[in-house]
Amino acid sequence: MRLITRDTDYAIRTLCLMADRPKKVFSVSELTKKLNIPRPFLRKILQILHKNKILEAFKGKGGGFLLKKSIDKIYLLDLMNIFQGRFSLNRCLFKRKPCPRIDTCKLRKRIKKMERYLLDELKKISLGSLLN
Amino acid sequence: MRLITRDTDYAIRTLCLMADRPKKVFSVSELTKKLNIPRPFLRKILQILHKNKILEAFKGKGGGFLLKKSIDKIYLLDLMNIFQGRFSLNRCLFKRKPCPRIDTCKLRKRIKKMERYLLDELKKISLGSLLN
DNA sequence: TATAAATGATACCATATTAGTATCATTTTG
DNA sequence: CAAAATGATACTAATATGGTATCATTTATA
Repeated sequence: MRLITRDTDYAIRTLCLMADRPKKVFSVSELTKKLNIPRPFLRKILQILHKNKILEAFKGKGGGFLLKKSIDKIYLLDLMNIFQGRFSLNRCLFKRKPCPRIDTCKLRKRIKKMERYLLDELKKISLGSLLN
Repeated sequence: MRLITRDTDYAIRTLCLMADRPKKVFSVSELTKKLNIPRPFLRKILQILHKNKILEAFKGKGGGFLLKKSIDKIYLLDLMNIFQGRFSLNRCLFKRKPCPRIDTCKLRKRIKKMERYLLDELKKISLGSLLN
């Protein structure tokens, strides 16, 4: 099972790198070189981060992306929500009819409990806290 | 994110139903009717449960499957391991080179911690405990 | 002993998700 | 006006999941 998908992972790395020089405008070209992430994929990711107000974007020659939000206020869960959709451990498995014999609620409750734990943990993890 | 896939889910339901009459030999035909699971898919699942010694199988006319293991000794994690592979939250994301700036271990450690929690919880959930 | 009803084994197909590409439009600087 | 950047968006590829199909083998029983 994958907690974090590739795009989320790339986003983390990129933001951490940008946090190194918080006032600098980075072009995709520069980032793709430093991070070794396929250029058009990274571009898409950056555009999404821009739409979600984590980055500022500057068009035109000499343009690029600038960290808008403090890295200490960006949480892993935010990025997961952006790239992976709202976090949940069920994802429609129990929208279908439950097994006639199982007290579905029992399994569901237990899964919900785990979900709550994970959410709490994920909320706590800021990107800032991942840096040295 | 999906903690439990369809085949695991079907296996749970099937085993719970079979636990109702622990000495009875169930044919695929009967189970598929009662559970509303696509017949060939259920068949595959039952064969896998047989290979994993959770069910006994009887070939030939009048044959079918019999619960071999006590439902109280079958754990959710067992089924997940059988149908979904060894449980892990990483799944090779960190086999690739880590981001130069992130202290990967920090993120990894946190994920490992969550993984351990989930494993502990999943180990505790026996199918028996899901029944009324 | 032939037949029907069952599982064993295994290869195949369909769908959904994830990962990544391509392209054209627009903006900005020089 | 040209070059270098992002915006928007549609497309393709790879992988994982969900499900089928088929032929071989076994067994009960008429």
